[in-house]
Amino acid sequence: MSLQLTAGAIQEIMSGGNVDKPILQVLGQKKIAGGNGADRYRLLLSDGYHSHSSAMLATQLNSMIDNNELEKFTVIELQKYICNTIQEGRRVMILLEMNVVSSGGDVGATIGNPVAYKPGQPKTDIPAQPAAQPTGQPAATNGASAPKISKPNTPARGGFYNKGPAAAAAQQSPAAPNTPGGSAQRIFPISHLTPYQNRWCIRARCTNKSAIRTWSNSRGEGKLFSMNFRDESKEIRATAFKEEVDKYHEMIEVNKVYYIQKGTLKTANKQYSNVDNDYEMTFNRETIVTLCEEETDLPSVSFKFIAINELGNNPPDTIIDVLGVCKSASDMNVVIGKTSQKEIKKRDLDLVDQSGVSVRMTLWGNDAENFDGSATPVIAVKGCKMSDFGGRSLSVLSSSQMIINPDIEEAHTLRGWYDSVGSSMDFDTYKRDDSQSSGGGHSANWKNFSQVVSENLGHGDKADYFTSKATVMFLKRENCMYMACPSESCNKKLVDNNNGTYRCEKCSKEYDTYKWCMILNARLSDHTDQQWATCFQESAETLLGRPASEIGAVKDSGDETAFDNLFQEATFKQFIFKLRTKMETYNEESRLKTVCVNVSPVNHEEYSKKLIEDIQRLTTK
DNA sequence: CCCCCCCC
Repeated sequence: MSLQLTAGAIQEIMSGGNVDKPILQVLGQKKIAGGNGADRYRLLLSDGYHSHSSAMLATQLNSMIDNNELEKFTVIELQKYICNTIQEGRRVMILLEMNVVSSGGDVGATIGNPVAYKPGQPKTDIPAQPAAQPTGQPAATNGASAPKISKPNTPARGGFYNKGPAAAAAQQSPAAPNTPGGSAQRIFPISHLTPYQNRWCIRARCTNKSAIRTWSNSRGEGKLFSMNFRDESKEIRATAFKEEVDKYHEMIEVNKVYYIQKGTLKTANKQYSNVDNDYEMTFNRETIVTLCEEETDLPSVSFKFIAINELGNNPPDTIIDVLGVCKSASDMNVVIGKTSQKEIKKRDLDLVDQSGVSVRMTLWGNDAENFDGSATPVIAVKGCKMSDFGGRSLSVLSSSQMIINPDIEEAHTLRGWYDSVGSSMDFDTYKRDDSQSSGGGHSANWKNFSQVVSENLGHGDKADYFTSKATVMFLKRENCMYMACPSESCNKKLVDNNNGTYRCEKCSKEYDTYKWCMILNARLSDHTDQQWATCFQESAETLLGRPASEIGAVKDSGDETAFDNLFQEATFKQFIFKLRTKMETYNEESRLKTVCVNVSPVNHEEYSKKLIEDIQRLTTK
């Protein structure tokens, strides 16, 4: 039998291209002192035309060295590899999976006349290499069998490698003309991923994987699951839909490390996760995920625990991490969903920590069914939803990761505290926040302007009302006044007949007088953010400190300086604003519209009382 | 392309 090396493969790979399953010859190996006890091997490879010494054997293939499978002259078929660019554009191949085509002893000689490949050298046209004749036992052993005979003696890793980077990318390269060469890319830190380029390969640990969930809405239906991946630089959330669910849900396991290429990146919606990344990834049909079996120092699951007494200082309807002892758990019970009318299993846990506060956390479905709280376990939840029901309460989502008795330092500390002290303590509980929800619609619902944004006020079905203390920064005086119908309750804008009379379309009447009305846009500011608000008549009059008629009279006088001064004098004053905010859509364009419902001067005594209450609430919880 | 996570 004859052995044909993939001539030109080394040049192609080293210049950033991709070659699917090249046949190469091992011409040498060198052991490199490994950092953490793991030996690393560097192979001298040849394609018969070029040789290349910067090929690192993935450590999971070290057994091939130990078993003398990669002796000099061995011919291999390289199934999976990646190509990392290190400084000054130098590329290093990492050999992830290979088959021995013919053993070194069987081949017994260098095939072709390989010369050392020099990076950056101009590409040469490489003639097909003449086949070499193995010098070992000729037909007897090799002749009858297919070239890919010898299976490396490595741990089973079957399904994970069914479509590694090289193979998959090779199939794609014709369809991806903008990414010539496909997969031979260096490892990117997750922090460098952006939607603006697609040629990257990350190596990251899966730190969370959700269950499969189905959806059905007006835009269609399907199934999906989401994952988190983490490397030294950052974490990123990734979602797989439909076919990619079938492809990856079983394959991807929490805590394992993967090479990932060619995901779609888009801006993350922070509302739905607490992963610290502006982007998130969607797996598409070109995405390539390959298990990395090498030892890595990649960080594993990390939490940003919020102490239970601090939950109240964080905005509701956000995703957070929490750690607590399950002091008690209800039996599982079944409720009927309001909209779905389906039975839903739920179980409420009482979670406590060293802060001396307890909070209710609800488990749903299988989580509720399978939970056993009899041993008062420590529970860590990454990505649970916090709402303001009952002050604060938590809900474990299907995308949350709940770990019972996690092996992390905080959990051990908490366990020790609970067993010695906590188990006999009384805990404070969150209570319905009266400033937000009691009373007949005159409740304050104090928010600062950054909370208006972070809590997504105005994005729900109903308008949100909130109260803020703020300073008037700017009043837009252009078009802030209009001539309105003089009748008592009608504020309709009049049509000027230009003959000294005015018509009200609403009252179907002509008038020879009008009254001035105001719609005044104001830019407000507090210590956290700015907020535009529309102020109608009474609010505008309060801000400007005079009746609209008086302002209109100045306008009528034609004294523009005097008119400007009225607005100038009104800026930089503080008021208590009651505001209403709602997303409104005109011509398919949505924008948040915030209207001033009421303005009042700051009553400093009352406002101080509120501040004192805030402080007390913060310090006693 | 989801982003619902239900109940009190």
